[in-house]
Amino acid sequence: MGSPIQDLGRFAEPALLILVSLSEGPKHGYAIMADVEAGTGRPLGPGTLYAALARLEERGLIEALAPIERRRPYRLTGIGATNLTEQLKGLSEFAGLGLRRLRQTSR
Amino acid sequence: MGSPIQDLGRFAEPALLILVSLSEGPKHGYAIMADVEAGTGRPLGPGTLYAALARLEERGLIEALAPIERRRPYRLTGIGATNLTEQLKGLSEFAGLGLRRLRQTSR
DNA sequence: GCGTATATATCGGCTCGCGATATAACGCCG
DNA sequence: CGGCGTTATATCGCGAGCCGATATATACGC
Repeated sequence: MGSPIQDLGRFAEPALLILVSLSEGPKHGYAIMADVEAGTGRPLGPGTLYAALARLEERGLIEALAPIERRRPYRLTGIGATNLTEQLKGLSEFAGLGLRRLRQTSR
Repeated sequence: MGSPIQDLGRFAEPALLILVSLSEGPKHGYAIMADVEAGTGRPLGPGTLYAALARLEERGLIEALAPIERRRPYRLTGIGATNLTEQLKGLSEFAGLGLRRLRQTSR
């Protein structure tokens, strides 16, 4: 994914990690697991992963593609992509706000 | 806080909302509640709020100040500020990555 | 054939979110 | 001064979700 990010507590929703991983293109569960762990340093166990995938599919944010061999790939739906975009815009804005405040307060 | 952000599901940790609210300066619970709701559009009920405050204090990310009247204000600790800074940097990076991917995939 | 990596599925406990409810003090208008 | 809306904190209980552990099975290299 990107450059590894330090883990300090539990401040990032698994569902969001999965959606961003899928924003790169369709992937199956195991690949998402590896991708997220490589990118964020946060291990995403199968319990968390497959439960979250089921929920995301149920809610129409992702959809299953035809299985290839043992792999069950998923991709973002239109709704999922739109939703994710809004979320990330908000998150980015929010993070920027926090960082500005932290800089200001410490000075 | 900032300009309101749309709610689409549940993609933002209450603890993070609280910490960012406190990054502006010390605040008591009710003020945090109002601040977060005004800034993000996400209502933060007392159940969520006070439980999260207790956890954050227990973990040393925030500390209680002397009560003023009925108000029990909190502020970020040094550890809390450092931690929050790292989280927000990571989050910002992460959001940027996702947005770049979304732009690329849709084109 | 044996170990390791790939791949998915499921269960159980524990944390946490969150709405509802309770309590009480304060400010203000009539 | 009596009542009402706002400010302010506390607590309970249900349900959702996380997450480690465990199970199962295939593929590949040695």
